[in-house]
Amino acid sequence: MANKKTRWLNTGQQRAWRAYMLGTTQLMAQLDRDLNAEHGLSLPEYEILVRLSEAPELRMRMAELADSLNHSRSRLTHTVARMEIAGLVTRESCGTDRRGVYAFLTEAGVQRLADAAPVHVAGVRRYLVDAMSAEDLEAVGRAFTAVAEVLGDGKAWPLGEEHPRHKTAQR
Amino acid sequence: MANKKTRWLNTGQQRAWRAYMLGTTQLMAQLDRDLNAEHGLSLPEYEILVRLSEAPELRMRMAELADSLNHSRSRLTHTVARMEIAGLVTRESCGTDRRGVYAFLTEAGVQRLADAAPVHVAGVRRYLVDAMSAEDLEAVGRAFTAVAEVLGDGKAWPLGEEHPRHKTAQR
DNA sequence: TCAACATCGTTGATTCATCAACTATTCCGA
DNA sequence: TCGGAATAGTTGATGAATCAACGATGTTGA
Repeated sequence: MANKKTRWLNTGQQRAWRAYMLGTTQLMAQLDRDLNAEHGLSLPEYEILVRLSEAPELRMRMAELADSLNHSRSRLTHTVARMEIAGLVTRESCGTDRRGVYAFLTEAGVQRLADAAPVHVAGVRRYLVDAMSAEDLEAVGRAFTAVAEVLGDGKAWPLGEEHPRHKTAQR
Repeated sequence: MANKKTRWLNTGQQRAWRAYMLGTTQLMAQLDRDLNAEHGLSLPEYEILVRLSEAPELRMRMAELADSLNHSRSRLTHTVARMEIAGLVTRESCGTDRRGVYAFLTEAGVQRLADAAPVHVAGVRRYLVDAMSAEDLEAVGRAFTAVAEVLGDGKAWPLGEEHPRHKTAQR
């Protein structure tokens, strides 16, 4: 534990960070509420439908899907199980790798997504896109691309450690 | 239900939105993991400690605290209850309004915050502030200030409705 | 070929968040 | 000053996310 002196945030940085934190919390909560109220979908469920709908043959391997959403595999298993009961997806084991499982989008899933998408997009527009200048939106895109890159698959190691070599933990 | 045609996002908007979504998910998860691993605090708990530490007399009314975090009152009650057991805060009923309750930061709470803050700040720096240009960080601040304003403290109305008229803020 | 190891996905227990219902107090208007 | 409405906070039930452990299959290298 090297005793480095902490470099605190300056006022501007602090304000930016807090605004982001607060705005994000509100935004996600609102998008989730809209979707729930009007279509009985949570935001994560909606995201799953979107990913599947964009995949070739409307299907994806569980792990791939989990990674693309940044969800743990366990979480995805649980969520997909619920969605399967709701009839939005089905699972089918994968021929070429017998450990593997495909999640498929069902007809009902396609339909539900089609119904929900306009609501979701309208929200994203109203709360985010239309709330700021085009330049700021671009900057947000750049900014979080950078964040994702720092954290991203670049496997961030825990802050304290010296280096990840045989990290047991998750990615 | 007026049958408005949906205005989809264009490619750039779409990319910005997704980058933001993904980056945010990763960022929050990582900050939470760091805090948990090194100090046994969740991000929401940490935020509570911060708010209290900045309040006059290290205390705040439950509702005020809940609002400042954008948490439901119920959620705050539960969280504070756990933190009270952990010895980080105490509750004491308020003299002037007998419905009211103050949450106090304890000595142990102050200490825990002091221990955890450097880790948290280092994370915010490394993953966010230092990952992007100063201009983009500013833009992010502006952007989410705007988002928070649109959604504002005054309960955003459900998407379907025509207009609360006092739209901008019923603050 | 076989043993070690890695990956895929699931499971059940636990923890945390959400929701609806509730008590107690205060506020407000007739 | 009374009664209804609004506000403060809590509670318990339910649902979702996390965590550790696991079985099963695939991969690698001695």
